[in-house]
Amino acid sequence: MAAIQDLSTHVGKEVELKGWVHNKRESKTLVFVILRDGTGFCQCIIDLNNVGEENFNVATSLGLESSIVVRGKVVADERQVGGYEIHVTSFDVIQNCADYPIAKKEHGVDFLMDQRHLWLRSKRQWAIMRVRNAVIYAIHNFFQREGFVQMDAPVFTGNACEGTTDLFETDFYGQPAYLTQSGQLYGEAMAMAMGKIYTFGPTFRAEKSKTRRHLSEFWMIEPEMAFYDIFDNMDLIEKFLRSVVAEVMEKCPEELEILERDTTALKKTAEPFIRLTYDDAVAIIRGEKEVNGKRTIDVLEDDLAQTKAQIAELKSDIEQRESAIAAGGMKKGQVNFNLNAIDKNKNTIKQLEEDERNIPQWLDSARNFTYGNDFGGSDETVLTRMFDVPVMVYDWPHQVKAFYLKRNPDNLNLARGVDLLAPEGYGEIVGGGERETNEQLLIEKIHEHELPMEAFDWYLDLRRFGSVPHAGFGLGLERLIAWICKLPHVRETIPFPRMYGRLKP
RNA sequence: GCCUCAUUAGCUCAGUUGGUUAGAGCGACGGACUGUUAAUCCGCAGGUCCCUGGUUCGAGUCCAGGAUGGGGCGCCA
Repeated sequence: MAAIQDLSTHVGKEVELKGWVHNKRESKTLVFVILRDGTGFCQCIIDLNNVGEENFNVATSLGLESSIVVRGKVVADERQVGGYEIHVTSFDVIQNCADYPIAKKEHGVDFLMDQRHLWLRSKRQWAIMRVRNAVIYAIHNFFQREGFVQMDAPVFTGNACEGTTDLFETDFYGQPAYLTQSGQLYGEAMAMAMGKIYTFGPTFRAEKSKTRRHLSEFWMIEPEMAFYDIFDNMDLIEKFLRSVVAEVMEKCPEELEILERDTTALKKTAEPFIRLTYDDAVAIIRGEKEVNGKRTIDVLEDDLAQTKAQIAELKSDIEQRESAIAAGGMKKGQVNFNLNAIDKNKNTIKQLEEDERNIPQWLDSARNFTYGNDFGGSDETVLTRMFDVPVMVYDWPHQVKAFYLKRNPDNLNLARGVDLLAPEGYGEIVGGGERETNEQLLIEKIHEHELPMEAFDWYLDLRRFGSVPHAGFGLGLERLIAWICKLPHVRETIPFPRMYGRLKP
């Protein structure tokens, strides 16, 4: 049995492939089956003259996603996806199935999410899952190469480590326990034992967020390093992200092509990232400070004008097609083609109209940004819109950041947190910082956040016994994948997303 | 929790100021076609217009409430 991804080593030879009928077309004496076996896609040609009438009729009857075994000769053909096709000499049907729910056309998101267990078989989803795998592998590669020790933080925790977010409550032998929202505090403990560690595990947030970048269950990678300060931390974030993106580009060119990902922005990660203090970032967001001669407000107003122009253009395109169809004399195929184009344009218009509604709000919120606030999603979009490489913002007002972040010794109003914002509107994919080592300040902060002190006694021990400067960060796996693949929503980056309103399948 | 947009055939969508028996394409099914890659042709089947109530001679269309979903805000990775 051969794998589709290895066909190049079998050209001219007879192979056996086992897989599923991904697509099928037929003519009088030929059936074209696009077979997928999990490693790739390959066209198999079943010729009436080679397999006989009885078998040929079976081939004709195959429904989409039927499982089959085919045997035949590998022929190189540049026209084909993957570059090879199989001239079938014989085949067996494992199961011939009918009425596969996902048709060969565009579907809506809701329908596809209901069919997620089947949707994973389609080409785009296949490509995304392969990228996900490559990202995960690249992350491990990087940290293992750099001498980090992987650790698993507990999923059940007795307390909220940041206090502010909603947690999923469970019953742990009669006492309330929460699903973890971060393994970081445990990571700090482990870093004091191992030097450099990273966690890689699921994380849960019960935020009722209905946005393109939120999941209730997602995977987070949290390195923690002893003897690192905020600047060492930023150096590591930059090196880490650069390495992961480069490795994924190297390993998944085919997948990124299926996703029609323009890799320009990914290649840009080879260049130095932008580092801004919160103060500078705020000045840019408000439009008080220019970047390359431009203010955010100009850029956004341009975007808005462009969006409006695009909508107008699409609308006139629809009108033209509609009147062309109404005029008559068009072949049925042409009519279909135009109707499809109209549908597609209408969908694009819907999305653009959302932007049209949102951009003025963003503009407004950017203009009126109050110093001292945390960035909202729109502020991130506005800021990153100004650059084409990732942006790291550090030294935040300590009130808006987590209790465990170290204060800037030169300005106690600032905490040494750092957020990394991905380009192309993807916003925050990394959040981290240097940790507070001053026990007294930590205790004050725990009170300030109204967290239960007794839950943190072990954490405070870390400051009592061999306390050292240390830092770390958390990376949202799904957000990183969404950006690398340039997907509109994180829900496509995880096999079975758990989000507000979605527990099935 | 708030704002906003949507819900019509298996799927994607039309449906005019409220007016007879609600349409198209795709898919499915039946047939035609020697190489296709969602663009060939003929035929056929397919509907609780999200739910409840209201206005009206008459509601897919208007109003109110609700449900579900998309997106945004808040919050975050």
